[in-house]
Amino acid sequence: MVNFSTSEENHIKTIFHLQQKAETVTTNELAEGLHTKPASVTDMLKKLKAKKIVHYQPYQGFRLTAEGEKQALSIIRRHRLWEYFLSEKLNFKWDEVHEVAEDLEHVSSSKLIERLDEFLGFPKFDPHGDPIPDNLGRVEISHQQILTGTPLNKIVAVSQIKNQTPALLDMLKHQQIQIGTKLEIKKRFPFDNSLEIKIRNKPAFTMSEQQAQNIFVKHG
Amino acid sequence: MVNFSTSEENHIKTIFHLQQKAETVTTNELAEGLHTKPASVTDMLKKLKAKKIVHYQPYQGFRLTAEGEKQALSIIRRHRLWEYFLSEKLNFKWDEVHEVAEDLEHVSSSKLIERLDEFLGFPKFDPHGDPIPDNLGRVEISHQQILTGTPLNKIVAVSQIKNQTPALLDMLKHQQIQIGTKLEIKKRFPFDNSLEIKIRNKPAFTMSEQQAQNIFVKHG
DNA sequence: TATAATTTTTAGGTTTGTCTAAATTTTATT
DNA sequence: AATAAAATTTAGACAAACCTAAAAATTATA
Repeated sequence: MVNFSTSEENHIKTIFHLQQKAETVTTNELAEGLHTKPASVTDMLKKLKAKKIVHYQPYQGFRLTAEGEKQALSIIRRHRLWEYFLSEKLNFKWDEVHEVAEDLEHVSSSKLIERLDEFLGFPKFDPHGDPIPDNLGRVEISHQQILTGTPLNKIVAVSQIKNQTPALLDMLKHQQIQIGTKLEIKKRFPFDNSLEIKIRNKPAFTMSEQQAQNIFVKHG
Repeated sequence: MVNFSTSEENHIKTIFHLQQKAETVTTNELAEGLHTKPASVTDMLKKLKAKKIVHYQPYQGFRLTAEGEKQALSIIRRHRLWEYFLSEKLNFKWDEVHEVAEDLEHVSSSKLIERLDEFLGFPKFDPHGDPIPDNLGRVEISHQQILTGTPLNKIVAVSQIKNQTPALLDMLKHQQIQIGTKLEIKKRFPFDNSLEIKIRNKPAFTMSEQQAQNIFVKHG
């Protein structure tokens, strides 16, 4: 069981996220994702290749190896467990958790993480609705999704309201939205990412991106 | 509000602990306390002096400045809050908390620490009985002390049992020790640091160091 | 398909934090 | 008080993780 530096872990984690989008990850993409320079990325890739964490041929892009993915899932597990802790136990708002979790995720005591998981009741999803890998790296598939990412004209049911502030709950009440309410997105306005929402038998209305980010929905 | 590296924080914290014992701290002492070399300590002291964290004249030893002490108390606060969390919430044994807290203490979000403090109910002492500084660095004086550090022939009352495992509780029951029990140490055996304990009207018996480390007492 | 533009790598440098070995200063001892 | 011993600092190196600028490779375009 090798140990990785904070910088190595950040590279591994970011490669993992980027390779969800495309077959291979490029040096520039990773540099941008880490707010660092391409030359620095190349340096690190050589090291990660030597440690058999990435498949990498110069100029050809790269991917995590099986071992690399395992490490990535472990880092993501820590990150999301801490996010859950900050949100559920320390009452952080859902948009405040990420930054602190970026630091906490690098504390790598496995005993700490297993105990924390137990203390939190083995949560399966973090405050953003993202799945928390279990200690073997397995991920539960959520039929839940943030409303902002839902396709047009698909009828979905509200499954969870994140960040239950009085202000948001008041607004939802006024819009007659609650857990189980079926709705669909009729249009997206790219200017401010607001959404036109339609609930059956009611007139359509516009919802801000900020609000939609706090609503989770399930597909039929 | 300057930010310190993990290494700087470890130096500051260790100087703080060492200067409780003596007027000034020496290079060798600090090197030993940090498991590092004297030459490395000299390097770091130059940096800390430039940052006005220590009073330091070459060859003359050193001490924290007022600002240095403030920083030290902040680091110790974080360390002990995490120890309390690990012990009380994650059920770590009291001798397992220190190592993990060594890492967690360097996550320096002040919001995190204030929320954690609140979540834990503003504890005043960590699992070892050491005081937790408040967010202004103030420390509550404990009349409580670990039994191992209690002087000979002084009658004290048991105030707290740390690490309440069934095994320890069973042993205490057999010895007829509970919260409030008055006892005194009659003799120390340097061979294994065991103690001869006397409770009024009962025959003296021997207690292992391991057990005595789990018993806190208050002076009359 | 040359050539231009872009991407990526290499070369060489910086900072932080560590080290060993040698020099210096302080302290202890004869 | 002179010298030996111990403590401390300096000098010079090294590894990690970054950077800039230049070179090389790849990709896009005229």
